[in-house]
Amino acid sequence: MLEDFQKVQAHIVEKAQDLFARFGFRKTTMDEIAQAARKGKSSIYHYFQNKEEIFRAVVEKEANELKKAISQAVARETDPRAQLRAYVLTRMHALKNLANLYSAFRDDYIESYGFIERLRVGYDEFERSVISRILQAGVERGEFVIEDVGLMAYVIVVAFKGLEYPWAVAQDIAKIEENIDTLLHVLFYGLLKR
Amino acid sequence: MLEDFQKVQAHIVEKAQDLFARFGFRKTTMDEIAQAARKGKSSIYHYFQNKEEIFRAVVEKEANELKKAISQAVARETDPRAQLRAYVLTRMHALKNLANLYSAFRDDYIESYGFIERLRVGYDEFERSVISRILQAGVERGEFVIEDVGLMAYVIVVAFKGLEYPWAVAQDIAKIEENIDTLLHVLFYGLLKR
DNA sequence: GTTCGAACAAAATACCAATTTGGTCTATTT
DNA sequence: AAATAGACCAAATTGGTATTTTGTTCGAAC
Repeated sequence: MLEDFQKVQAHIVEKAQDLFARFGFRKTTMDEIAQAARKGKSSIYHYFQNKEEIFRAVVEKEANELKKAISQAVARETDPRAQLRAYVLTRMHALKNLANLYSAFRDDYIESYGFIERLRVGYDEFERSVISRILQAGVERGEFVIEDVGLMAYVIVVAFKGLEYPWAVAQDIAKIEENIDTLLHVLFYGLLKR
Repeated sequence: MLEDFQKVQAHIVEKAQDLFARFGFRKTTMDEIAQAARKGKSSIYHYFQNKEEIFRAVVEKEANELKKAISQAVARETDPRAQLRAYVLTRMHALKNLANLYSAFRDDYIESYGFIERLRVGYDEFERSVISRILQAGVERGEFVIEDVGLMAYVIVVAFKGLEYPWAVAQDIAKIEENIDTLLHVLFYGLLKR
């Protein structure tokens, strides 16, 4: 029964997700994954081709969860400014809980897996399209003034992505949100007197 | 003669700077430094206490060069907007030529040296004070509207610092400057219609 | 279709001898 | 006195080897 096959796969992915998050990709052994999933080690190979494919499934799962969280948070707002804020905050909060995705995008060793680059490119495109849509909506509502929406979206994505690491290690959530709001304020209003 | 002592020190630092930049701190040996400086290895210890102190001198030299370059570029402008632009561009160009400072701030191994953290803290303060002064001047000229100059300076420094790495590996200078100008534009004017 | 256990090659780890490196010290030279 | 050279040393690194672990395969069993 095909459904059962996918259920077992999902179960293995779930267990592997915890282990990878805790020990990292390299330090987690197939034996540990098998035991956590209550299977024999070689049974795992019935469901996944190799260790890398399991990691791929885990990372794709997390990427989809992040995309979903962002899409839902943005859809919950109608004002483009509130949408931008929702994007930044949701992204920041969610990434803290998606350890494997975060490490996949930062770890030089894991980066050597070809699918990570493809995943990253796809994910970057997703973010740019989210921001582009928000910016475009702002322009159409006559609220934003932007010459090149695509370029602006790219720059904003890069700028916020660049802040991930300082925020990832920071402990003070209130301080981070204060920084975010300061940055969003200058993003909306600029420095120049109106 | 004290002046000669410092001249030899400076000469050693100069040679070490090239070697460290080329081979990295760990891979560069004291023998190589001595040979490049045309001294015996043990003579080097007459001028510097150990390898770390040489590296410290190299990194401090580079930090001072960067500070000088930024200060001069900013002083060459009077308009706060032009000053901000000068800061960003100068910083970006200069860092590419200061390999040791760049690696000192990024390399986990080197980071374990206590003086690097002190140097970084001192350098961060320098940058924040440069930006604060520029912002404050803009406020006093009635051009900028900022509630908390210190906080804004902090956020701007962090935001631009976060973009270092993508720019450090990028090849296309024109593209980078386009991104910088787009970001500066939104920094000055904001997204909202005026 | 699913699982298990044995087997295997590659990778990782542990161990050890040899070499290199950073640093010290004394005697010599300038 | 300042600067240098060379011998020396402990710690670190390197390279080689033996051992163990790991990811994977395969055929048999359920």
